[in-house]
Amino acid sequence: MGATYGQFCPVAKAMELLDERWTLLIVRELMAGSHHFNALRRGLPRMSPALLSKRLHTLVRAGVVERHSEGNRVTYHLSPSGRELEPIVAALGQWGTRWIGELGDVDLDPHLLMWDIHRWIDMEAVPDGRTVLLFRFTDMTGPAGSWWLVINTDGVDVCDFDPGHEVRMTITSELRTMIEIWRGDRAWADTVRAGLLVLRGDTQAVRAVPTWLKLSPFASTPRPVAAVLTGTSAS
Amino acid sequence: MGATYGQFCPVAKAMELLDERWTLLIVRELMAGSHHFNALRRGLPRMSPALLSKRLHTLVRAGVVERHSEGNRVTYHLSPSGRELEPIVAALGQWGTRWIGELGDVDLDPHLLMWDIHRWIDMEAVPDGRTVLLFRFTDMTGPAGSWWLVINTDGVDVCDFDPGHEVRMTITSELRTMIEIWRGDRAWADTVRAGLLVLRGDTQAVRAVPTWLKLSPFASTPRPVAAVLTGTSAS
DNA sequence: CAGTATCCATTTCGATACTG
DNA sequence: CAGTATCGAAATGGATACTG
Repeated sequence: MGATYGQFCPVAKAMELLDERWTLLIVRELMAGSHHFNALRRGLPRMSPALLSKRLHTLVRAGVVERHSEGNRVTYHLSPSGRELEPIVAALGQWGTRWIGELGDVDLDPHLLMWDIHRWIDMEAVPDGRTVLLFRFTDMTGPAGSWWLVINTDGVDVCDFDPGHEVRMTITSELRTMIEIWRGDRAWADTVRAGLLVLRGDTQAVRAVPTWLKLSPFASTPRPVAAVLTGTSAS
Repeated sequence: MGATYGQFCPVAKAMELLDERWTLLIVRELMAGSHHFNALRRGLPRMSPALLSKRLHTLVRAGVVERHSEGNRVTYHLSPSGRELEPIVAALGQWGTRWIGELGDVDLDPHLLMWDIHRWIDMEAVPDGRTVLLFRFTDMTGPAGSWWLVINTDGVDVCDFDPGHEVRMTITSELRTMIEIWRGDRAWADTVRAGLLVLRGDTQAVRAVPTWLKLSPFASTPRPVAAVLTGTSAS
């Protein structure tokens, strides 16, 4: 656990545990449905495995996370006390959405974006059979510029290589633009109208996209009045 | 600001700012009504002035805190975005109250306790004129063992020396016990009944104490069922 | 899959003293 | 009152490689 504050105040006692770097992001990942070590790693790619391991131990010791091993599969879940952090993490996300709008270039990780998008595809709404989407980020070179989402009835896969199936729709934009849409900083329609994002392919799919390609759970957070991006100026 | 997480997730962006050590405790102090540099220091005694200064600058730059200088008096206040952290800090305090019950010996700071108590005295309920309370912590030696609370119509003062006025009531217990009462881990009546705390003095005052000597704002947080301390066993 | 082990550059921060 | 200056010990944690 982190260093002590030398205070009996419950806020201080809570923060001794929770203000350690990465800790609440692990809770966020557990909330989002990652329960295996390597699934957590995918959602926290900049965290070294040693550090993730250490934080998980700390959280288990603190009673916030429960570790179960079934055979040689290990899973992590929030305990009752961990589940009581969910509204706090949600509130932090809403606060961040409202007040920390500017993203640095280092924040624009295409792999994380695809990983997020894939997690929230509405399987009920997607047409039956296989649906393949191709995302092209015009400002990224090499394998980071093209991503395939392969949606089957049994799940969604993310590929950074051509899986060889027919592509139903191609989504082309700068990476930042697509991230801003995902975050709810921009609306689909406005962005398309402004020419910053192009949907090409199956007309049916193009029209239906916003119904089954969901946005971030924080996207609908109301913004402070002065901070609304327009379709054209993204400053 | 803290190191970047390299994530566009608003929780991560929020935590880049907020998970830096001491940061949310400064917000807590501002919420509690400390607005001057040295008042903040009294609520954060283990923080060096250099670090407090640095954190305040960071918070001002992030737009969470506003700094005003009127003449040579400088004040700090929460901005609109900072005020939106209030429910989050409150939730963290409630979470800490419920789930982080054990206090280490380093957490038992008598000066902080007196500072907290003095802040929440209900001036409306206190009898008119001067009221002086003496707290005696049986397990503390030297000046840390005796504290006077001098309540006038114009405010409350904390002294670690005898101010020389007549004492209306003496409160005697171990420091940990008084802190547990303040935090709401124990009830006044139970603790007195168990002989762990003694109130001596003006009968009127003894009876009225709980009405004007308020407990921590988190004291009334409901505890998880299994974690209730009884009057006698404080494990 | 689920982690450990190691290494060291970097950061952090507590203590103390000092200033306009 | 409201900070700045300085310093060194300690911890943090990122990178990388490796293991059962």
